[in-house]
Amino acid sequence: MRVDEIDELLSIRAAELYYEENKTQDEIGQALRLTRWKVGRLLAQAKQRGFIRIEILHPRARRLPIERRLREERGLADAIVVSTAGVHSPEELQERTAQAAADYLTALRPVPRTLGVSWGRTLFEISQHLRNGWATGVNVVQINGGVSLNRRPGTAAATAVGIAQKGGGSATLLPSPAILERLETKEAIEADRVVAGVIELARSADAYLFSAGAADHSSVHVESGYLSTADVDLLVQKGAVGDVVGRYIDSDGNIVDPALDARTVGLTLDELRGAPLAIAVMSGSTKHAVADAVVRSGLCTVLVTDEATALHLLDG
Amino acid sequence: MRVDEIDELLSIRAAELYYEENKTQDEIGQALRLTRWKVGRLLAQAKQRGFIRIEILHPRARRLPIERRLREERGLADAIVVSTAGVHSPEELQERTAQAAADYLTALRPVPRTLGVSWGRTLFEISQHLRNGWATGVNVVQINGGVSLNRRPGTAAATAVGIAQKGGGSATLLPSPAILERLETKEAIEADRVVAGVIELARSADAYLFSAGAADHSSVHVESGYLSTADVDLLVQKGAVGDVVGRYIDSDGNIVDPALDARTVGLTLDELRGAPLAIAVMSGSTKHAVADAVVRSGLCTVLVTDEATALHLLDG
DNA sequence: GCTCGCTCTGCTCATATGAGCAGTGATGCC
DNA sequence: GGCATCACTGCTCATATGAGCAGAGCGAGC
Repeated sequence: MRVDEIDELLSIRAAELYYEENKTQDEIGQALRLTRWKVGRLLAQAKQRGFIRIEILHPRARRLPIERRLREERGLADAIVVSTAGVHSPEELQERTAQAAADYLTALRPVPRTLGVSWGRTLFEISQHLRNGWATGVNVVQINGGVSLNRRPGTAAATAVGIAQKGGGSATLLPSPAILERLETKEAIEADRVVAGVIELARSADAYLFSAGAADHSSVHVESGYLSTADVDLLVQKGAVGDVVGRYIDSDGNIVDPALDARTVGLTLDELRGAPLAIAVMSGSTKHAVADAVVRSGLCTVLVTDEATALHLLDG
Repeated sequence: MRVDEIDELLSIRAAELYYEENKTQDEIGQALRLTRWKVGRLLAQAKQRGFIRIEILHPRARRLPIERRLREERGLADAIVVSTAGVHSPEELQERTAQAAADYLTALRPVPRTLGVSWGRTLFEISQHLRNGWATGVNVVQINGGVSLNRRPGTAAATAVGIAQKGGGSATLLPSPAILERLETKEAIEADRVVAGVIELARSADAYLFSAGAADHSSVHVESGYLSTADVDLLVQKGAVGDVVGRYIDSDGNIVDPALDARTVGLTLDELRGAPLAIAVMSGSTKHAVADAVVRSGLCTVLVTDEATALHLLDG
């Protein structure tokens, strides 16, 4: 038995006594016939070699070292990473992430006077996790079109209104479909005084809060009837990994289909990229690819996500 | 938000900074605007409420608190429980347990002069994990019959011989089948001078080392041809949960089929129960029921097992 | 409205732990 | 064989942490 093998075993024995039996290093020293300094060094070694895993088991637990890596290695202004420890379903993950986003918004300083928001399942859940009085006097403005065409009408509006009401402010809705069938209609809608005014207000927002959708058949665009499953398949063929504020991007963050993009109402991606504070909230394995594109192409300054997605961004 | 809810969240934030960022309690106090004593109390609370999980990730890691519970709540003289953290296959679990048994034997004081052993997959693996010179002059004697009939001939012998050779001693084999077809044959064999002498030696052993088999078709008795799958099914119907030294017992540790037992060669269970040192080694979910019967009915004084089996014994 | 008792807070003091440092023994190199 | 090097050991000292305690704040009960 080699010496470092003996030391490895001793460090495990020491760790058992230290962490499971709450003995002092001195007591362990007596038990294993070592000096307390040797015990201290064995424990340090065990930690350093990764034999000791400390996990914080709580729905609200975050992974600060991963957040730091995201800031440092991906140049984000801030990152919130929720722990996946003990998560059993994608819904639970989504909820944790939405809760973390709500917490982040609530703690945000300075409080934004005008907050631009997108809509979708994630945004709706964030709105539900915000507490009454999370802010005082936050005005919310929709940054992309989204009057639902068929199913679940009004969730887009309910999201914006919910965030605004709980924040003691009012919501300004963008009264337009997400994607128009004809370019002329889209241009006409954008020329409309009310719509133009809302978009202008959206451009002036202090902060943006949005999610991204995966490019697959479960997309809200399919569910809402703006795109058919065939449309999505075509986009995927062209390299789409997902959409941000209704605009489909490839893995480099470039618009996949400029013609489709021209028929999409709302803030452009470059306007989003120019924002001083753009908070992207994405979780779940289906969003790994979009999340990567969003972060790489600088679409957000702040990322709220789960541990697995974060590690995907960092380690590929 | 209730006060204890705020405290819960604060304790999670504190735990993140303490365990993941290696901040001192004082630094955390400054960051969260708390006194360092409050931080200390929050951390203690987080531990106490079970939000902090510390795991030792190593094949040789043991679970000392569970071992203690087994000693105290099940009256065992000693218990060795290996961690299941990071185990991916039943084979790996079996290996860890065998390794632990080998370690236990090596560290055993006083060193037994005569060691009685059973045979089977577990025992064979233990023999392989023992190091040359694990003891000096240990004589090994088989405590139950087991000349394999068809497959893998000689593993029973190889086990005993291996343990003896590595321990600087010699092995005494029990030259008899495990189970005889007729009672008369069994009695004749036991009357044989050599066989009687081996059994007498087995009775005088200082310590016994044995495993138990589950009562299912994968049993070594089926594999070796002593029992048919139909025999096993019948035993299960009569309440058998497994076998110890070839003798099938129910969940209370009683012999299931006295007629079969009478045809089984080797130490009786009561002889085993009377031993001052009887080390049972069992691991894997298939052995939960037998392990329970063995421990409850006092067949062993020392138990070597895995975490999951141990928890099954303790919490049902 | 007052008092009793309880919990929680911020402290002092004792203890446990980590950083750094000089001596020691082993190892390899000439 | 002698010497330089280096990892490792056991220490001193500074710091971090936990135990225990007095006082403050708060609520229940009279």
